[in-house]
Amino acid sequence: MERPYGKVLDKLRNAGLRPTRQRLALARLLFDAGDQHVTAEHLYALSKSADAKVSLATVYNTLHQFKEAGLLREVVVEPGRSYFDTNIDNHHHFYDADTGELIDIPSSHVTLASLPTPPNGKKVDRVDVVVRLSGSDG
Amino acid sequence: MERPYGKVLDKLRNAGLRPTRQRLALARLLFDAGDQHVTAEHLYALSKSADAKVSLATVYNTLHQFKEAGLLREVVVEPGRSYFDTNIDNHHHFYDADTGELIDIPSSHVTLASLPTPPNGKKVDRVDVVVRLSGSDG
DNA sequence: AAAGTTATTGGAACTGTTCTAAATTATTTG
DNA sequence: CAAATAATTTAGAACAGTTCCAATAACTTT
Repeated sequence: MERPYGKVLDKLRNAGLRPTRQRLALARLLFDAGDQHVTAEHLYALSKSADAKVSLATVYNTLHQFKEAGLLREVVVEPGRSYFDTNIDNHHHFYDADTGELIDIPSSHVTLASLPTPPNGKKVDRVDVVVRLSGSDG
Repeated sequence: MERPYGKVLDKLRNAGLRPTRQRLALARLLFDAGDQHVTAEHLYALSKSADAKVSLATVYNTLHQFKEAGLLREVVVEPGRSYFDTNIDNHHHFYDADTGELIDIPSSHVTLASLPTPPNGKKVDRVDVVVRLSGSDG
């Protein structure tokens, strides 16, 4: 690869985020590996394996900045842990509580009709469908 | 009211839970007030207001036991906080992140067709739909 | 009412996350 | 391109919500 940072560099620039060493490293880990769901601790571990010197605080900061910038989506399926999803298209999730694994469901695979109208002065921001799985025996 | 504990007493008995003072008090707070969504801290505060001497640890234990027994449903919409829902019918939720408020949506108001088949040896345990709200301006 | 079992409790411990203030790095300006 | 300015990073402390623990108390059975 000629410009290993090219793609993510543009991503950061477009998002108005300074392309610092840490952000570039994290962005590469996040976006150069196909759709994935990571927790902060997981990404922190990934960055260690990749010898990118990034502190845990920066991992948290960066995840939130990326989320603010629309580069990531936060998925909450379990108390006490947040997943960040590099797939920002409109879609849904299988969640396997046994393994903690999240699996994307393309939005086209879920037909959702006739939502009720939201209360008073509120508008619908997003609809999250989580299909919870269990072992076929349990 | 002649037998103020009658209803919840049966509930606990049917669930195979000993009707202790604490469980009765919490059950009354939970089930004698219509459908509601409470956090552990919220229920703890409620029990204080009601002069029921119940420790925070017991509130947590009890919420989980009630959930295990199928008397409550846990709803996760926000990292770091669990809601417990006294409505155990199949239904969904509006979630207003600004206020932290959860509002039930009867399952009949959400038409959900054509779910994808779950992976390998897994079966669908439950489908949760969360409609996230924001102020009509934002 | 004694024995056996189950529940409750305060407080310590733990997990995931956020905060803070100092040090570093990127950008802008002269 | 060096100095000034602004934004970012960092280690570690602090925090919130929750779970764990071992001692005490309360139920249930005999």
